[in-house]
Amino acid sequence: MKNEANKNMILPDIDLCCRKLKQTFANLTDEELKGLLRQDSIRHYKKGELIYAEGTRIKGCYFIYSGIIKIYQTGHEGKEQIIKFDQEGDLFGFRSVIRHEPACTSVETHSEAILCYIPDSVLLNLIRNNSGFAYDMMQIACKELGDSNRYIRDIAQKSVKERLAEILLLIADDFGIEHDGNLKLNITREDLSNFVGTATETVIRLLSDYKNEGLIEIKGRKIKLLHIEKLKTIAGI
Amino acid sequence: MKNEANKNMILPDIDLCCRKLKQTFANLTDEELKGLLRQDSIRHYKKGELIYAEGTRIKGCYFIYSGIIKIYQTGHEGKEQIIKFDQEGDLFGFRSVIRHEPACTSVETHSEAILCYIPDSVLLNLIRNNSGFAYDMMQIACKELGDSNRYIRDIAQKSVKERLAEILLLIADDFGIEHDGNLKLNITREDLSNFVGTATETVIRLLSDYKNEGLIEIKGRKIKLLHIEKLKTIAGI
DNA sequence: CGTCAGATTGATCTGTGTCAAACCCAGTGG
DNA sequence: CCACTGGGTTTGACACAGATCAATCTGACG
Repeated sequence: MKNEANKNMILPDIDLCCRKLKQTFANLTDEELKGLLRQDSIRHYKKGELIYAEGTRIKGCYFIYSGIIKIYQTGHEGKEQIIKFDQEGDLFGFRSVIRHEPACTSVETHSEAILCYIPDSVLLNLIRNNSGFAYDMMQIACKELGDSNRYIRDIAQKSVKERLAEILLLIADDFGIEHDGNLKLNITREDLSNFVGTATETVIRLLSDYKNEGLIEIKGRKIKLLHIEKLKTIAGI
Repeated sequence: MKNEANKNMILPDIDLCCRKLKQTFANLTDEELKGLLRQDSIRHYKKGELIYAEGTRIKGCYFIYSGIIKIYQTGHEGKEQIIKFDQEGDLFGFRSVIRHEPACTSVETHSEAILCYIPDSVLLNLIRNNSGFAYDMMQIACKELGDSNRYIRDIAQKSVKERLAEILLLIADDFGIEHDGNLKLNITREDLSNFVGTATETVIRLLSDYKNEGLIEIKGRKIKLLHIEKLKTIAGI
């Protein structure tokens, strides 16, 4: 934990960021990529920092150089609904920029993170002047759209037990697993319940059910999926 | 009903379609708009016709010249989850085209409708070559993204009673009300429940609750909202 | 050690789903 | 003109998933 923190404290230079950006925006030249970045817009964030809050106006979006961020909405009596986790290589906040609307979600770091800030003018200019970039952005937006639609159906129709299985699989997919088989994403029961859209106690009970059925293994926050196939069946995939 | 049907049977010519398209894509010249359309891609659909089904590959998207269409996903034991209704001036199906993926939703006409088919090559070309169009498309995609996020939070956290109120208000907003005050959108209890994401019987009971509380008036499928403010309070808006 | 956030377990309570039966009404055909 | 049909609607009875509340436990960290 300690040395990881240190590693992240060292901010990458623009060239390094460009290299990562290039993986996300294959259609841009090195020149154009550099146009997106400035050294002083690269910044380190501590774990749990709020990047921006729902309802505020943001004047730019963020590219994740490293770390994991949590995107959520606050509903009903302050309970948060997690929409998704984003990681290295992902871009977030562009929706509000493009729509010229206040943010419809809050974002905070879920781990330490290094983010590159991209001002609205720069983003919008590039969309207007570079059709390849506009195309890449369309891809990103449309991918999110598909994910959202699926999410809506699932949350509306599946039981909590099914959804939890699905989310565990999704986490395994998106963030991978350690050498020892545990999910890489370190997440509290509360966050997990906010992601699934249920009560914390319910998640705990269901995880324990899974454990008893031999589907997963739990040691504290470490979760190992033992029987992917059966989990998929439960999730209805 | 009769003459309305007749009116719709007469297909509009390209110029008429262009005029409607122009309201949706303000950034295109008349030339470019015409490039999107061909007379033989304008077609009339009967009420309840399937445009395309989830999982199939579609080679183009659709612009709604007139009528209302229903976008839904089939989950769990065939129960459908309605994602949204689209109407005159809306574009649908572009997600799959842009992502080069099979459709993630099914679409069918909810009323008689006239749709203009826009082949993938035409759409993609325009995105690549016309930054104004790409910008308009980004706007559309990002608007849908915001709607989806809100929907996810609501469906996950609000009670059915709250959601039903919200959806009634949304329907009033999107489709308007008749002179006599009834919602313009004619919808069965079943569709309404699939939209809210609940059982038909539950919707019926809740509507009847609202009626008893003096919030709405019902005569068969005609629903009149009597007390918008109170409904908003219930919906939590 | 003491503290505190997070995890767990148990005991209720209740909103909704499910099943079954009846009803309403418009359209069809004899 | 009336019986018949079938889709949509309504009502009632009942069961259960999951929320809520309360109490206890755990483990990391100062």
